[in-house]
Amino acid sequence: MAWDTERTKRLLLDAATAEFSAHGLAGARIDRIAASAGVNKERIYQYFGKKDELFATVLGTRLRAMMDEVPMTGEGPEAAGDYAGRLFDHHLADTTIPRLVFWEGLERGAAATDAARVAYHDAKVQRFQELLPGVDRAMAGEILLTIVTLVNAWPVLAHLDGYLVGASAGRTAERRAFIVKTTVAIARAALPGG
Amino acid sequence: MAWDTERTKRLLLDAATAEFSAHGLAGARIDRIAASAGVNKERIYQYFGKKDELFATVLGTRLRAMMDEVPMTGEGPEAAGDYAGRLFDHHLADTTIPRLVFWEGLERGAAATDAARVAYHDAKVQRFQELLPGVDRAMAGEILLTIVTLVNAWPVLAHLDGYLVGASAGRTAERRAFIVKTTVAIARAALPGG
DNA sequence: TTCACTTACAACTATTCAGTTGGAAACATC
DNA sequence: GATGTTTCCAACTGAATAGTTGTAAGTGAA
Repeated sequence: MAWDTERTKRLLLDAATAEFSAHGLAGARIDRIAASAGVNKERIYQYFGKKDELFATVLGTRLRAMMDEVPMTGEGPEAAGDYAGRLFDHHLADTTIPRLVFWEGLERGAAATDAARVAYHDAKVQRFQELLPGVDRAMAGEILLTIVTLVNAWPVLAHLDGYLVGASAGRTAERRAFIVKTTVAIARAALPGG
Repeated sequence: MAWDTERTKRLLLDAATAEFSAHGLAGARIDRIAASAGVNKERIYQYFGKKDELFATVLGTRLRAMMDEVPMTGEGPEAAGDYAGRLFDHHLADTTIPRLVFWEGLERGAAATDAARVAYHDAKVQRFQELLPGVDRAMAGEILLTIVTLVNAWPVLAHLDGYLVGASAGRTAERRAFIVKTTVAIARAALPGG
């Protein structure tokens, strides 16, 4: 039998991503990750180190992967709204990132200042600022944080939505439209002379 | 020695609140709750049942308490903004509720349809609707969800804020002002003829 | 005082879980 | 094909950890 180290690593990382997304750091089970990947758990310790190191690897890998999946295009408030909508769609189709982001906030608190992470978010804010000419960096970050908060929280707070608005056909599309509309309004108000 | 059942229950509930807020359901330790309360852990099972039942009790108790602590007063978009601001202040001073709400969303998913809980949120939406005459229930819920999302996510996603906007003196006040302003704008736009 | 009930705790059980070890099979290189 | 290295797993270890039990002591009512 031929060894395929990369495949083994990928299997483990994928399984770990699913496990951490579902249960967080404390709730995740190393045995479950290994079983789900069909690989002996000893491999995890060889390739990724301890549990929390694996968690950090998972989060970093995922965020870096998302970088290109939802690009910012166009210009003006409508472009900002369009970006919010596409981000909403992405996080709805795959709730991994929203869940990991909130797990991180809750379990790890102020995340370690990872250089790659800082650069990633910085580039994102800069690009967003280009979307809204005349808006300063702080306000661009403020608006972006608002968008990110709303679209990431949606899959996580589905139960609250059920309580406050109630389940209905097309509820998701409704929420999406509201977030897009709100984003456009916020962006417009932030523009010079808005 | 005279038994003081209520005091014992309160000690346990307070300790459990702190523990669950800090570590969530999976991360919380029954032994730690008992030790922190200075009470034998067997009492927990007698008074509150299993771990997840205790969690539900903690969350319900806290939410009900908050109802009175941050009342909705006045009328119109400014009143909505004022409510958002006071909610922000409350959750900033005590991050218990934001954390518990997100723990619930992540760990328990769609929460059990607790009758008291349904009634609580229903009353909240109804009261909010009175704040904005002419706005229907669905839109009132939509706006309320947006407010609740933004003010609850703030203490949990502090690390993201650091990445996107950056730490600075008065950053918190800045974010608060932005959320209040946004809330007023959203509420105004939702009013008939807005 | 007696009896039924409640409060409380120390000690226990049975299980789960992160992390390790020893060794076997596959591979690479000379 | 001999030698050293890498991949892999079954089985193990030791530490928690949720939940229980046995018992003693306090309470209240007859």
